[in-house]
Amino acid sequence: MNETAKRRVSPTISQVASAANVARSTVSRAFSNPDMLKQETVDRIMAVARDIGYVPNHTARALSTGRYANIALIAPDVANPFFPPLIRAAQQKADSADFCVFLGNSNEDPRQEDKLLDRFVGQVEGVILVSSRLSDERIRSNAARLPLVLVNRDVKGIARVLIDSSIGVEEAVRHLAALGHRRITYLAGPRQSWSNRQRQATVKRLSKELDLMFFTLQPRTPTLVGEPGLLDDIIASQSTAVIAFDDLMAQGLIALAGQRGIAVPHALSVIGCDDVLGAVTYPALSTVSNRSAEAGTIAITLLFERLKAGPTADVRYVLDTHFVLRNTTAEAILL
Amino acid sequence: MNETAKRRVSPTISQVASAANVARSTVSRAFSNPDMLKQETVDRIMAVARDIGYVPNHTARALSTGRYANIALIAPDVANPFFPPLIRAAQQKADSADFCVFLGNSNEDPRQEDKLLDRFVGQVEGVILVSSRLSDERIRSNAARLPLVLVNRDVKGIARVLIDSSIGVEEAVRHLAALGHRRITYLAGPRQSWSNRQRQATVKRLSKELDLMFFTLQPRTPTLVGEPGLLDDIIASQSTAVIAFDDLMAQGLIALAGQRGIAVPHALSVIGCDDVLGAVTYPALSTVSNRSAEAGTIAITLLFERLKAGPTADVRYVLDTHFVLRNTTAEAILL
DNA sequence: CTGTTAGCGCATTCAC
DNA sequence: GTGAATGCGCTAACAG
Repeated sequence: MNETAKRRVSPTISQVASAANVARSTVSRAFSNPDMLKQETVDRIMAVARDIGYVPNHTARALSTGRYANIALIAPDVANPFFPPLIRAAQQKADSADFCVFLGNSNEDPRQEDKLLDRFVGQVEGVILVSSRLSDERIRSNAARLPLVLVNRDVKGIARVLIDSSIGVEEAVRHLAALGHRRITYLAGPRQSWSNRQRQATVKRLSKELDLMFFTLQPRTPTLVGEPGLLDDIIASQSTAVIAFDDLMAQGLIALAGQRGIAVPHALSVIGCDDVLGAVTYPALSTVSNRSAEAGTIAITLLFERLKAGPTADVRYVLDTHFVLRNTTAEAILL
Repeated sequence: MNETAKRRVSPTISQVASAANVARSTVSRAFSNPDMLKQETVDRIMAVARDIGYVPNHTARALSTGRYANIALIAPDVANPFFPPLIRAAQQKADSADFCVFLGNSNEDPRQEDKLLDRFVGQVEGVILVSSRLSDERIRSNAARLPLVLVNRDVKGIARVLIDSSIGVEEAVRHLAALGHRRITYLAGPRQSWSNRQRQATVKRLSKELDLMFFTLQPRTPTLVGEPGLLDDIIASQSTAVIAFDDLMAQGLIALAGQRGIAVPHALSVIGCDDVLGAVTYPALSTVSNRSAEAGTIAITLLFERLKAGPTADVRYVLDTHFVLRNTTAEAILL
C-alpha cells in the first residue's frame, strides 16, 4: 500500500453500512438493485451515503463483475481536425450508456498503437480503432482478445464503419471535368491511410474514365506549410485543378497560391476532403462531406451491440459522401 | 457474474504461476519488481506469460495498490480546435509516464461536468479540468476529494495553468492603433469563459488607454455561420477593425465580409485569437499565439507532482502570449 | 530470492 | 427483505 494513495481515502461501502446499521451487501443493493430492497431502506442508505460523500468505486465493481463500463478509442492524431468530431460523438454516445472512454493517440505509429491496446486490456470492454495504422494481421490478433470496431479501415471479419469518399470524390472529378479541366493533380495524404488510398484510386479511375490527365504529388507535411515547391510541381504538370487528400492540404495550397499571386479559383481550382473547415474560410472551400461524427456514433453502437450479443455476422457499415460545391472551383483556363 | 463478460476470459496470474511452477506473488514480482527475482526466474515466467497470452489486469492491480495510473481530462467541447492540441499533449505526456487518460466532454454544461467527475472518482488518480464551466464553489468541492489541476480557470488555492492572452491582445490593440484605427469591436465568446472575459477586459482597458472607441458584440454561434447581421452591426459602429474571441470567429467574419464584397484587410482589419488556423488560410490570419499544447503538458506535470508530493503551495502557472502578425490587418481607412 | 497469507471494495450466491 | 460468506486478480507484508 502506497502512502500517498492512502491519504485521500474515499468512503467505502462498509462505512455506509455501519453508519446506516445494515450489512454491506444491502448498501451494494441499494446502488445496483434498489428494487430488491424496501423503499425505506434505500432512502435511508442513500441519505447516509450522500452525507458521508460515498460514491461507488467503479474499479472494485469492475473487478467483481467483470464489466468495466469503459471503452477505448485510439486514433493516429487526436489533434487532426478530422478526428475530434468523431471522438466527441463517440464520447457522447458512450456517456449516455454510462460508459467512460479512454483516449489513445498512436501518433501514427503502429507499435504505439499495439502498446496502447495492451494497456487497455483488462480495463475496457472494447476498443474503437480509428484509421488504424496496424497491419491486418495485428488487427486480427488484437480483435481475438478484445471486441474491436474499426473506423476507416477495411478488414474482413472485423466490424467496421467506412466513410466512403469515393462517391464524393467521383462527383468532384466529374464537376471539374464539366468545368473543362483536362489535367488534375491529386495531393496525397498518409500512405498507410485507407482513406488516402481510396481517394487516390478514385481520382485515378475517374480521370481515366473521363479521359483526363492525372498526376499525384506526395507532400511531406500534412498542411503544406513550408513546401512552396509543390506549387511549382503543380504548375509544371500544367494541372488546372487539384484535389487534396483533406481540407487542410487544400487550404494550405490555397494559401501558397495566394502568396504567389495565383488566384483561386480563377487561375487554379482546388477541392478538399472531409469538410472540416465548414464554410468559414474565404473563398469557402469546395470539398467532400465527411460524416465523421456519424461514424463515431455508429462505431460505438456497433461495439455495444457486440458487447451485448457477442460476435455476430460480419458487419461492414458504409457511409457515403457527396461533393460539397462552394467557391474554390471555376472554369478551366487553358494555358 | 455476467455471462458475456466471462466468455472472453484473459489468463490470470494464477495460470501463469502454476504453468511456471512458482507462487502467484512471484509472477506478480516478475512484472512489477523484476529486480527482486533471479534473472532466470523472470525469464522463465515471462516466457510462459507470453505463451499463454497473459497481460496484467490493470483494474485488479489498481484495486490492490490504490494507484490507478489513470487520469481524466474534461473539456467543454473536445471538437473545438482549441482543445485537441492540448488533449494530445496531455495524452502524450501521460502516456510517457504509463498513465492512461479518460476523456470527458462536458458539452459546456456544468452539471455534465459534475456528473463526469463523479464517475471518474475511484477510477483515476487526478483530473485536469480545461476551461471549466463549474462554479468556484463546485470546483473547490471537487478538488477536496480528488487532485485537480485547472487550465484557463483561475481559482485561488487550486493548481492552475493559465494562458494569459492579455499581453498578446494588448499588442494586437496597439498594433491596430498604430495603423490608425480609432474604433474597434470585440467579438465576444462564451460568457462563462475565463479567457473570453480576460480578452474582453484587455481590449476595453487598452482602448481606454489609447483613447479608442470600443464596442462589444455577442454572436450567438461560435463560427458566425448564419449571422450576417453581425456585419451590419460592425458597420453601424463604424469600426474599422475587429478583434475576435478566437480564430474561428475571426475567419467566419472574414468569410461573411468576403460574401459582401468587403475586402479584408483593406476595408476591415481582423484579428483572431488562439492561432488554431496556423498560416493555412488566405489571407493568413493575424492572431494571438496560444500555447495550448504547452498548457496541456504543464497541467499533467503539475498533476503528477501533486500526486507524488501531495498538496503543495498554491500553484499558478501563467503562460504569456504574443501577437502574431500575418496579413489580415492594414491601415485604417477613415470613413 | 521465493512462498504464504491477508486484504483492496464490491457483487453475489446462499441462507434466514 | 436482508445478513453472512466467498471470490474477482492482484500486491504487499511477513516469513523463511
